[in-house]
Amino acid sequence: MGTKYQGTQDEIRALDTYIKLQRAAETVMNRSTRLLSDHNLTLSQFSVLEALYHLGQLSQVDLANKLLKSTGNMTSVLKGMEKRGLIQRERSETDNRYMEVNLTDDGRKLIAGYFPEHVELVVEEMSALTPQEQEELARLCKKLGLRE
Amino acid sequence: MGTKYQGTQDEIRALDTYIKLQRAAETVMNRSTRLLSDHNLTLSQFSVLEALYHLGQLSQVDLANKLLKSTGNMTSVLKGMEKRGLIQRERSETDNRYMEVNLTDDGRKLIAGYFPEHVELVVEEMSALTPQEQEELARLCKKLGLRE
DNA sequence: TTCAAATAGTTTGATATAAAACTATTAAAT
DNA sequence: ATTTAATAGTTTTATATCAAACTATTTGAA
Repeated sequence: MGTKYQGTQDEIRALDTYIKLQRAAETVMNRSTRLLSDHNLTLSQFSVLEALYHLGQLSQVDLANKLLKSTGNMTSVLKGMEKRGLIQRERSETDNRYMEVNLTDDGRKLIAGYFPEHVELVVEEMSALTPQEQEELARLCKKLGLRE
Repeated sequence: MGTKYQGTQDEIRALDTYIKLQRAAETVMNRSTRLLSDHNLTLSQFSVLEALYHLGQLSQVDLANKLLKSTGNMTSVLKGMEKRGLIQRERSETDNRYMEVNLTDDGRKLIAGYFPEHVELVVEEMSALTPQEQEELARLCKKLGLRE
């Protein structure tokens, strides 16, 4: 106590916005993924399934970049998913460094069944904002993320 | 392919905003915490230090709620921090269920030294937006998170 | 062409994290 | 007052995650 940080107005505003951004993202994420376990899916697994579902075949490095994770993490997550039969991996024929990752039929069926439920939860969360507010939020987030 | 999700306008807007929110929060978080390892701090440890620094003594449950983590996780993180001498824990005298968590002198020194650097990084990240945009983003995030 | 640099992926070791089962303590209800 | 609920914390088990060191492969430059 007594040691509280004395910030300028710029600093106070930035910190306040930063905290609310992180908090909102985390809260909305927690709420919108609360039913994943009903499908025996972790968030990481869902993210991989969704990426492959919408983008088609990807390499492990593609997935790591897309999901902002390390390649070591992808190796680990994909190993579990392959064991469970949700995805399959094979070496690229044109460049032996690459592993091509694809959905299996089971994986595709799982994500196709779950995705509408996911959308419903996201819509429910976002309904706290008007359509115009949602668009403004999207614009501000995009501007923030693009920053160089 | 050909299996792409066909959404209504409401769904498409909500999903787009949701994705940009998550992406922006994650990107800004990754950028603003990139120097933590220079101080031998993990993100969890920093969050605990910061909470205690600004709020004073807290119980483990208080910390878990504040940081949106499980109590089991707090036990684990605090155990490491206590071992390293950044915090100390003792049973409450009025209610034996509670563990009261406090910064040690070392812990206080560490967070007091790092916090200004943290602020600087956050200000740098947020400078992608004008002050007015930051305030609008904060407002929208608050409204989103409050949602019941 | 050959060797150095870059790239893709794996492994290891450490921390983080949640869920669930558990112990201990306190509060509440009858 | 006694039993039941709720609460705080720990432990266990499983997955996630990164950084760093590593192997294998490809690219690029001298």
